[in-house]
Amino acid sequence: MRRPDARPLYVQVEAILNDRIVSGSWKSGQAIPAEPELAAELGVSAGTLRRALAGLERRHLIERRQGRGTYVAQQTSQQALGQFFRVRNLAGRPVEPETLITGITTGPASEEEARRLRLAPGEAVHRIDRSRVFEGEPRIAERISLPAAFFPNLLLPLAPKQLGTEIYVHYRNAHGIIVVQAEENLSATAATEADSAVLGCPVGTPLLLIERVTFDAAGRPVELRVSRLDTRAHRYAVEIA
Amino acid sequence: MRRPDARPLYVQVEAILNDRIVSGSWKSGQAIPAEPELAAELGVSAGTLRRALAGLERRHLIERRQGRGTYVAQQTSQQALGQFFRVRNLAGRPVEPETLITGITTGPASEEEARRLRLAPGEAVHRIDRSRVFEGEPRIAERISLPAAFFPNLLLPLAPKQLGTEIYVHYRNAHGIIVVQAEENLSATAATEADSAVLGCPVGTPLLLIERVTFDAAGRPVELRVSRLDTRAHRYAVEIA
DNA sequence: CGTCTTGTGTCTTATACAAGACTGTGCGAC
DNA sequence: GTCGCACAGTCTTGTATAAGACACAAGACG
Repeated sequence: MRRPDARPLYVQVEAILNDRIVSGSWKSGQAIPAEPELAAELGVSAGTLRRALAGLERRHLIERRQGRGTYVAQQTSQQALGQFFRVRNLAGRPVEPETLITGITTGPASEEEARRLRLAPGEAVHRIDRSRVFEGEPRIAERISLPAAFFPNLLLPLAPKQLGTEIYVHYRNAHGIIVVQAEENLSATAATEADSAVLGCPVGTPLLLIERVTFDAAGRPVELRVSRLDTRAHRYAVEIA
Repeated sequence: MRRPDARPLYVQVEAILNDRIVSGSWKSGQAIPAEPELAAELGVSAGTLRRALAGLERRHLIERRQGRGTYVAQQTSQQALGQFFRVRNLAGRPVEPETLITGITTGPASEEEARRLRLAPGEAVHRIDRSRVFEGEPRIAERISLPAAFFPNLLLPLAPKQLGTEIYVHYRNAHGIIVVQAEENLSATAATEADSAVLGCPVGTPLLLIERVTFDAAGRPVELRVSRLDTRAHRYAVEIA
């Protein structure tokens, strides 16, 4: 007979540890047990455990510091920005966005929202409309759609204050949702009147349209974000390795 | 006194093996010595060697096949496409582009070409103008600029035949240049008359402008490519992990 | 304020076995 | 005799274990 679980041991261990983080039994920022101790608890060798930890580190779920210990990653605004925010100025430097919330609503999912977020048609979603301001100029108009089931009524009361900064930090701290991956589809589109009003560009200006679906550590889609970027003074940077 | 080379041993080994591939002493597609043999030759343990090999595999410089051996990666058209070509149709599926060469010239580098390719002002570059055709429709107009120093007069005689397919394969086979990394800057722009003629879209149609600089395994910029993508039926897909 | 000790992650080595891939042998069918 | 197939042997990479030296961080101690 074969092993009950054919996956390599280090993969299984990684899944176990991933679960501990996702389920919240290891909390954000907390130190996890030392390697020898953890290896003993799980009944695997130190090497196997280290291989599993390397996987978690690659996905930014933990941070390892030689001499100090290993910690469940604390999603800071800085990190979330570096990890997910790809807008640069013309000199190639990252920009520090400010945020202006322009509206928050809740309603049934549109066809596209349901499809991208894998929801049943008509399921409730929260929508946040906001603009992002770089160096004093509004450059992005975006709408964020969230499955209401994942973000129960908590959302609305907080409003602009928490949602102004990088929103993923808020997801994590308030809802225990750990964002680890995103898929984006880019295209070009012409500025509508609404875009023009928000971004201060002429109607018809070519904009970079970014459609992002974000996934949590359990692989569930947790956010649909449609951004319209005015590229007259900024670029979207991609590294291909 | 410290170690002469403070980098970890596995990093040093990876650099050595990287050099063997870049310098051509291990040729594309060739099998490299078996792990125990190579480890002995380099005077390191099997574990250390394996860690170095893992790094090379991650950068697609080698391919390892259990039971068969480890081979210097052969850049096939398929691979190059999967690795560097991010255009998808509206269903999210990769497209198979055909290519139409519209012009090949050589001349002194423009200011931008010199800056992006790290050339002295006025150094010679080859330029290839071509369009890429998806499902019968031309969707990309692009210009590829290559430092003439890296691609000596070989280039012109070959012309459309070899340059039609994925060009990176040609780089590798004919010039020994191994492409491993690229940086892209994306923005939106309006179709010019020239774009309109090539792509068959109205002047002013928003296009996705892709400015790519490609680097070889030694870290040198070897290509500047400016592509203009008609996004009416296609998207540029990015995965963020 | 420097030094020591302790606890942590990092690197390197060594060994064993598992699993995939190829080769050749030998047996049986025809 | 020759073809075809099963199977053992052997070479390869992949997985897992164990042990020790090392480097870094923090706190205790003098």
